[in-house]
Amino acid sequence: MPDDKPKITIYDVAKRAGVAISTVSRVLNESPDVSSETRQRVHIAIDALNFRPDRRARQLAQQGSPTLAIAIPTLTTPFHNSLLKGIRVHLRERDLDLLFCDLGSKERHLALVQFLQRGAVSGLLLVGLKVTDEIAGELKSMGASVGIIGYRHEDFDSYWWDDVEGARRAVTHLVSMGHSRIGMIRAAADSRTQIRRIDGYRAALQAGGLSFDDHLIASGTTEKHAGYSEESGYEAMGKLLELDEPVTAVFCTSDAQAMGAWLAARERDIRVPEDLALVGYDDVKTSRYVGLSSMDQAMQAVGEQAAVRLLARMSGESDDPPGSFCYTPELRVRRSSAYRRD
Amino acid sequence: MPDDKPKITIYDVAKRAGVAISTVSRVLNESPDVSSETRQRVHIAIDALNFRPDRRARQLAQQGSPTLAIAIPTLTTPFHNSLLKGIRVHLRERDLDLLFCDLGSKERHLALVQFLQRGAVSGLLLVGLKVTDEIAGELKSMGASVGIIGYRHEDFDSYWWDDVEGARRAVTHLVSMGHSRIGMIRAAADSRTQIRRIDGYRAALQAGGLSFDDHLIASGTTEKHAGYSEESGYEAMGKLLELDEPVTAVFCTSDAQAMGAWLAARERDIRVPEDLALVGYDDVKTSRYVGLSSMDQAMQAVGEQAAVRLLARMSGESDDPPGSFCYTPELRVRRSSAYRRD
DNA sequence: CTGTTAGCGCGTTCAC
DNA sequence: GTGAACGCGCTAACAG
Repeated sequence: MPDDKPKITIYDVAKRAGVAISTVSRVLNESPDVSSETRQRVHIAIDALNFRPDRRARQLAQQGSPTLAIAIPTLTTPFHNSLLKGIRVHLRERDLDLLFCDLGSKERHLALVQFLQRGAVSGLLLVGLKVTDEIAGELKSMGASVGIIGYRHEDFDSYWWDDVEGARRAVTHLVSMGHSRIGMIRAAADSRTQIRRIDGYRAALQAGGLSFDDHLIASGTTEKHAGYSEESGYEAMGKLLELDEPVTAVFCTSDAQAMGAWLAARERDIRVPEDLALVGYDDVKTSRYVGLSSMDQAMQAVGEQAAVRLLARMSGESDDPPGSFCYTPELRVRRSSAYRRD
Repeated sequence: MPDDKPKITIYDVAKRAGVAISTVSRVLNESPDVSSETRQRVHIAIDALNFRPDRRARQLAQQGSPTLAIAIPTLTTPFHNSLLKGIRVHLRERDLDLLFCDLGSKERHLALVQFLQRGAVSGLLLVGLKVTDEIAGELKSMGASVGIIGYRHEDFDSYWWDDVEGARRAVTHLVSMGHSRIGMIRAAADSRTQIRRIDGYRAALQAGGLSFDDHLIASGTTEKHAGYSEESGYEAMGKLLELDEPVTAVFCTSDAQAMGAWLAARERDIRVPEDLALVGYDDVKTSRYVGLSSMDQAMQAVGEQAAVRLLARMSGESDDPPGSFCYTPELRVRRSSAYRRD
């Protein structure tokens, strides 16, 4: 089934057009040093033979291999969609290829190393991976330009979020509303992100003169979306509402959790936001609760920025020292009816 | 910043290990025809020089290029995540690369052709793209194996969903519950999928002796997620509830729409499912309504199956005639409390 | 077992 | 303006 087609090359085109391969090459690369007449002939031959230059041979020949790779863990959050979207825009303009590096859910470091060992990529976008010294070394040893998303590292361009500050802003808002029993719904896993959000939560409480209480932090048990799912929020909220002294406000570490929490509250005839203040994270969908600004949009912007910078480095246009770009989630308070625009 | 590092090749390794390049190549390809002693030396040299074989040169030399590409439109539905997840599993096992082909939101056909023109990919997974004769021709003209997801085509392996039947099952259920005013929430765009779901809706109504009424079909105006968003469902439900004779049951073409519809109903103090029966599509999250089985899970399964078949074709292991694989959404009725497992 | 050599498909100096 | 020859980094027959 495969390889029954005698791959056509520039030689075939050259022969058919009655020129040399170099001429064909020039036409392909839009060199001005070709008479428009010959150019015509070549184009005709190309169309007739349905010739397509081989991307690999091409990249091999022209030293600067414009191959960009993106490494993403299997843990697929919805944000990756937006991220990809942002990146792809700039790739299309430059006829660049995007190679996918699959970091499994476990043993990601190993997977990455294996991928890198498989050969030259001139640019790499690392998403949501802790960059250990080992990884950093490997990264530098290959000649590629690197961009890191969702983690901070001195030696590479990195794009990250100030989760401490984001959480602090959210909880501070709840404090300023006069709440004194402020709970938090977290994901079960102890990710850096998670810990930082807890730090922000704690900081805001203390700044407001409230004491930090472990019992007010709850999480669900489902592993879907790494604990950031609606189900998880629902389950966690149930726990917070069964406390002797129930919470009156809750900071959730994802928008989906907030949705689940809202459901759990409604099932108990607790009204949101009248009886219960809810703050979501990542996205602001409705007026059901106060939310932190859309990470979704932010991700797309990050993708674009990262792509642009990486491309500049790859092409040698830029030689800036590694930059650190931080996005701090903004607090957005909605009081209008559901889905109404600002 | 780039190219200050004199790319090390097998020649360097060979020299350092005191062997010929072919020997290095053999070690790289795990050929048994190498004495373990030389193998050692080569490995040491490789490590010392931190040598990485160039994937492109490699692919160029070995005729069969193990490069798989996936073409996905920018229109990012959440399902693509699951799809990718399913595909990636099998790629990792075989050390295969996944190339991204970015089909913009518009002019996708052109984008695809341009991508294919850029050179050899031995396998292509086409997602959510209408395969015109032009495309089909282009696809065949290149030697690659092809898999089509979300569209049906005679000449290629295709994986699709029976949306007519899915919708029919959903609405039939509502009919059997005794409802006579059954509305439908659709996406605004006239996609094939959308039309089929409407067909199923209509078929079920007629089979139940109910008349089809245009006014009972509503959609939102937001373009987010191509009209399948929560916002869209919310907006559409508002319209259905403002009818002179409001609906008592609604079939939604996405789970998110159903969620939005549910919110709209609750805002008007209409209880679900007591006063209003709601059927979602694609995913079954909660007991808020009856739902059709998870497309999310299905997508992952489809991804796996498509990958396996494609890989078999690529490697020449399989030469089956093109297959057509259909997934029919199942109706799942949930009566238990939110998030309880079956 | 290991070294030599000829390509893979294309870009790129050079002479013509 | 155009053509021949060499090289990119590696694999795959061949010899030895």
